[in-house]
Amino acid sequence: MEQRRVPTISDVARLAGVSTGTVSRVLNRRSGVHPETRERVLAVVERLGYVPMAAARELSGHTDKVGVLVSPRVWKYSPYFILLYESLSDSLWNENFKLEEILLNPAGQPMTEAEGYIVLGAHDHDPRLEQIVRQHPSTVLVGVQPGMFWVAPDDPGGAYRATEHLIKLGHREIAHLSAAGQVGRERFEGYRQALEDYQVPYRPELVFDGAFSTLPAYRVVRRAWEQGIRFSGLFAASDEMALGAMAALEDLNLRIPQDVSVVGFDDLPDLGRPLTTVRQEISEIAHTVVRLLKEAISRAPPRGVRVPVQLVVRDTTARKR
Amino acid sequence: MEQRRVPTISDVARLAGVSTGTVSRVLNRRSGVHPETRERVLAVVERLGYVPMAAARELSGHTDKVGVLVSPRVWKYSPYFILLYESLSDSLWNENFKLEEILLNPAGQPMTEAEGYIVLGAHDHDPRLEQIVRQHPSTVLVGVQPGMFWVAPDDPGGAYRATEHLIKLGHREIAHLSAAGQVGRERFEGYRQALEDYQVPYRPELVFDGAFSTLPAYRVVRRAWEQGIRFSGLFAASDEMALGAMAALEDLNLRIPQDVSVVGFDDLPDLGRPLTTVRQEISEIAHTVVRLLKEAISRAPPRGVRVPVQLVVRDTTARKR
DNA sequence: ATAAATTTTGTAAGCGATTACGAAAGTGGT
DNA sequence: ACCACTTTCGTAATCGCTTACAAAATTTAT
Repeated sequence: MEQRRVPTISDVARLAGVSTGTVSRVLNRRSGVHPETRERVLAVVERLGYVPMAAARELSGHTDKVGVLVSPRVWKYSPYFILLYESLSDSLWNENFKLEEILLNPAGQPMTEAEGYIVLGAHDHDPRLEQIVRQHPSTVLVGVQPGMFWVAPDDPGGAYRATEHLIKLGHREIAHLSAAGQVGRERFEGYRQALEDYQVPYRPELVFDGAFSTLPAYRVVRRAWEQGIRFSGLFAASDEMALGAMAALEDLNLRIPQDVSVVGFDDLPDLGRPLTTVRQEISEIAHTVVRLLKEAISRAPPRGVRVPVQLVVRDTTARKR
Repeated sequence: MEQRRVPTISDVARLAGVSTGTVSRVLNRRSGVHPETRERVLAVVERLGYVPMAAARELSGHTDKVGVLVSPRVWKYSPYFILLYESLSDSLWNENFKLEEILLNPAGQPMTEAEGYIVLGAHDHDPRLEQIVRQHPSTVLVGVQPGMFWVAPDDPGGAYRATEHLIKLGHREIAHLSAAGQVGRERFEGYRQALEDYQVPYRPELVFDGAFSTLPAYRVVRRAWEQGIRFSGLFAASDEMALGAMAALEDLNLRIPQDVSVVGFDDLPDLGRPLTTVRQEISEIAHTVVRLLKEAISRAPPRGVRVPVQLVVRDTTARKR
């Protein structure tokens, strides 16, 4: 097991025939380096596979850490956040940031200084979270949060298009699986708006609380149906709830999409069934977050961005018969 | 917003009237420091709230990072891992380790060097995981893994006692919610063994696969009952499955514990119901992991430890009527 | 061609810890 | 007292990188 020495900045400097200062300037994209030298240095960097040592950089007053704050509860809410986290990890890496995860657990490690922060699941009103946000202007939240930097999918728009899709397939009794919180509310609004625009009567008894998870969705749907509540289309505000609903319908000997059409939201992978759903381009959300983070670090005025969303029609919706 | 300078090792040295070398020796628990000086230094450290800067330590060739490897899938399997992770975070911190989380995602950040590694959800046969384990002798797995350092709860014992509890309450038709994998198998074995020891006949049709999650547990239990399969006791190999099962029984108009007694496993907090269950002392598991990690780092021969587990009787079990 | 202004590069001083080395202080035996 | 050990502690080099400053090279103006 040979142990080759990891190349340092001086190795690069020596091989490129320049000083360490110059190499550093190239690496940090500072101005005042002759294009030719820059090329030469980058070539050596490439050849050696040189990666600057984070500890040394930090010690000499250069941070590129960004903290990702996430409350433990958010993790278990949905696979969605896990995917987002992974995607964020990649995007940050591409932009030469180093991700540092920070769980908002009670007695955890104290916060290390970072250049910026990203907060997942901003709807949580964790006091620690609020404090961090107050102290650090360069913070980007995922979720709508006026007056700050935030990024959110186009929840109302997606919900609107999901509902519209069902309406255009001829459905008029369209149930909705909703849930508490910001996101749930916005998706509900999209649903409501679509009904209104297409003059389909809104019926409150067709809106259920599925708590963003499978079992509650299953139970509420099954119970409703058993109580005689009928619908030929169902728009669930998350894929997981759609999964629960479909299980319920299946257990009621209903066929999807022949008897009931189902639309989800998120487009999670590995769902085990080609679900018609509203696709969130998670990588684009992550990318946008990082873009805003850079703005935030450079002290630009805060703004929010809605990331577009897209209806993906698959096998769980059909024209009403 | 005043910005006080963070104290450095020289501040401590100056105030304690010693040299930086001595402070460093105290902090790293090296021998050759007079007890009195040690006290004096520690007092100053306390007073200033001094925390050594990780980057500087690392630069001067001292790592105390330990990587916690966890595949994203593990996270969503169960809140159990989230709790374990948090507890691990605390234990490591107490032992002056710095936790560095590493998600085993496809294109993630390359592994930074760490002193040791902890692997959560060892039953996963992730190739990347195996490679890491091979390269790093100082790795502790959570889960049984002969030939290595591992820590696991006493799954068979806990399952045994859970089943025994039901038997002693007079139940003889005891269903079991199991699941695939190492853990599921061990808990099943405990169940089986208890039946055998107490001469309660084992009936395969009373063993269901609940996939360690609520909805599958709900469906399999409900369907079984509707098909006429009867039992007065149920031992679920996880609290989450117990939750699903109880929801099913409730929807079948059965009362717990009057009609069916239910025992879970894990003792998760905030379950919304005082469930009789097998309590895993998660903090003790975490603590044990860190202890073994230190052994591993000092190149001791690998060994495994079973952490004891304890039956907690609450409101979901009662004597058979 | 020369001076001045500008661009590019090198030099070296930190950043905050660790640790090898040797000096100082303490111990004990004679 | 004096010498030989030990124990305890201070000094200073070192880790890899950034950056202020100065020096060198190049361009522009006269």
